Amino acid sequence: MWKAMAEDKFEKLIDLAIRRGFFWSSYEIYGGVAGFYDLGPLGTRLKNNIIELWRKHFIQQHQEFVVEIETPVIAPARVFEASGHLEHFTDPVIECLKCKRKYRADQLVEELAGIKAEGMDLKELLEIIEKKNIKCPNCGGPLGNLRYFNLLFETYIGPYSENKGFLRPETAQGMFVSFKRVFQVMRERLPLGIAQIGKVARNEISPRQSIMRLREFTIMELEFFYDPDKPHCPLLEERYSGEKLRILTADAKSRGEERPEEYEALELINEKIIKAPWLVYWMFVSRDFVHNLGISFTDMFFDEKMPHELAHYSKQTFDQLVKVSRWGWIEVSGHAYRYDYDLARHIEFSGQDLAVFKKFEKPTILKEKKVIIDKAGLAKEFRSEISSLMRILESMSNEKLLKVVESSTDVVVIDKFRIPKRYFKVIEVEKKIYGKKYVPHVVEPSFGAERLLYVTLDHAFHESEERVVLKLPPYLAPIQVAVFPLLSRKEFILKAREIHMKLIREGFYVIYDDSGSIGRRYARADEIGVPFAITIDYQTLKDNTVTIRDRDSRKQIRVRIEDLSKILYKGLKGENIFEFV
RNA sequence: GCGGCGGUCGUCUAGCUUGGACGAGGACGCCGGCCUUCCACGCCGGAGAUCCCGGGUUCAAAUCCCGGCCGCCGCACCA
Repeated sequence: MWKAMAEDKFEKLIDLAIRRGFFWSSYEIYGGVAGFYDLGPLGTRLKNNIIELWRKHFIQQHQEFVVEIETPVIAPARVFEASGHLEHFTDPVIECLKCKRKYRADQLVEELAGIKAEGMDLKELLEIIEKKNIKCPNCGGPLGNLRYFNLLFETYIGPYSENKGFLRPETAQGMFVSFKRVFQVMRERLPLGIAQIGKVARNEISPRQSIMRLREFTIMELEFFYDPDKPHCPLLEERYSGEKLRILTADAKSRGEERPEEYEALELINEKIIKAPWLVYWMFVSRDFVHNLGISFTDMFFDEKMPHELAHYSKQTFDQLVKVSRWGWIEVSGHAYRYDYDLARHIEFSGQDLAVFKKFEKPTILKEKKVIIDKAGLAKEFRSEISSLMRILESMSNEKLLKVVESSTDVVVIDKFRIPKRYFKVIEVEKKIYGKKYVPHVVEPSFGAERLLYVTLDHAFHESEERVVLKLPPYLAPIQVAVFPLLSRKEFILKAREIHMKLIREGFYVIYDDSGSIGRRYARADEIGVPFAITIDYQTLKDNTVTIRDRDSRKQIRVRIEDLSKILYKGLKGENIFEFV
């Protein structure tokens, strides 16, 4: 019964989305292509409003240390070699269930079975591996967990076919690659958050589930950089002390638990349930953001990935799940502790120094023993051989030389040389250290905009008495106000048109409608989630007042036209304008 | 990618088994007009469908057969 209803709801929602213009399959006239969707007029506005709300939560509210940038969709191959995406996304991978080593499944089959395996699908590979009884070449353990990693869209940059490029599968690499520049622009202060909103592409094997799994979609990501020696997050205590997150931990899952439990902010850190305090903080922000899309706390939780499920760059990952009518719990965001993986890899591959220099409050003084060589004495002693001896001595580090000298009594033996110890003197020097270099750690909350669009619609969708009402939070509504003349008579129409234009000039998104009965027009507006409907009636013509109708309660209040904008503005912020009047 | 099921005006659907009277019917929506002081349920009229695409069988295909595309479900996969 429940399931039948739920399926019904999904179908009605998809129908509504197509009919009224939220979204539909792209390239429809050519039969459509799986994984690509157009957003219609309402869908585009709703998505933009969701993005704006994300900006408010993640950037505007943290503007002193979180900034937004924009980087290209196409990147040269080198970037994804460094990021690990090429290695981890392009081939079928199988792992040893015992020692956890990973192998390219096609290479294993070629090497151990002598069968050309390139281009084979998983089923064929698995068949051969089973038939030929291929085991782990390292420990002899059983193989399993065969997976594809082939999500990167390939292209060429310019006219040279060897100049390969890829469409980014996440916006994150743009933030890592340009980290140093942004860090300098932000006057070299940490912590620093770099955010980006943009299109990404993943060549999914088999995208389904409507707009939930796309080959091209919009991602909203924050890469948050901080000093691993100072992982503390003061904002967490300030803002979320005593508040709780619903989490299903990997630990609980391995014990067979299926229900999330509630954890307090400080408990999560003190008990080291979540490895990075800043990750906890952004998960709380994410909880509130998704809540403000109209999703209650009980309809969401964080699901920790099991160790073997972690992406190549992650030390710990939590997916934020939201309950929807058809598919149960679906992921709307990922929260990863990326450690220093990405920056370290870009340092390695680019040869650039992306590390951060941290100045100590006071320079620390380091006492160090240093070997002083009596070069003039050595020259006299060794005469013609002095140049080759000096070359050897200069190639040795201070530590190594110190060790040899200190362990010798009278004669220091280096290579073929026997050097009297008196030519070496060990002195103690003081070295001032002004600071140190380190690679920041990164935590990353990452949201899929189209999934948020879907869950927002799913939770807003209500039916009563055979009519559909999209109970979107007013501040998300694509159309904010509807203006209706009660009757389609000239004097009503003229007045309604006048108010319509006035509201447009004042910045609202407004529709005007005079066709059909008034009830039909209310219903049409309810269906696309217009929160407020203004009706021009007989009394309007007498005293310049109009009614404002509330979408959810259908209640009306009467206000003066001159106060209309002010009241609507309040209503759109989410204040209840129907109570106090 | 594999298997099952499906694809008819904008939407939902009738017809398909047993090929022909289908010039593809209906409802909702849309457009125009009339009537009307408040929640799609007053009346009249109109537009709107190469029956997903391609090929085949046949005198004749929405209907039967083959292939493709897309969707749903299951398996596999899933930053």
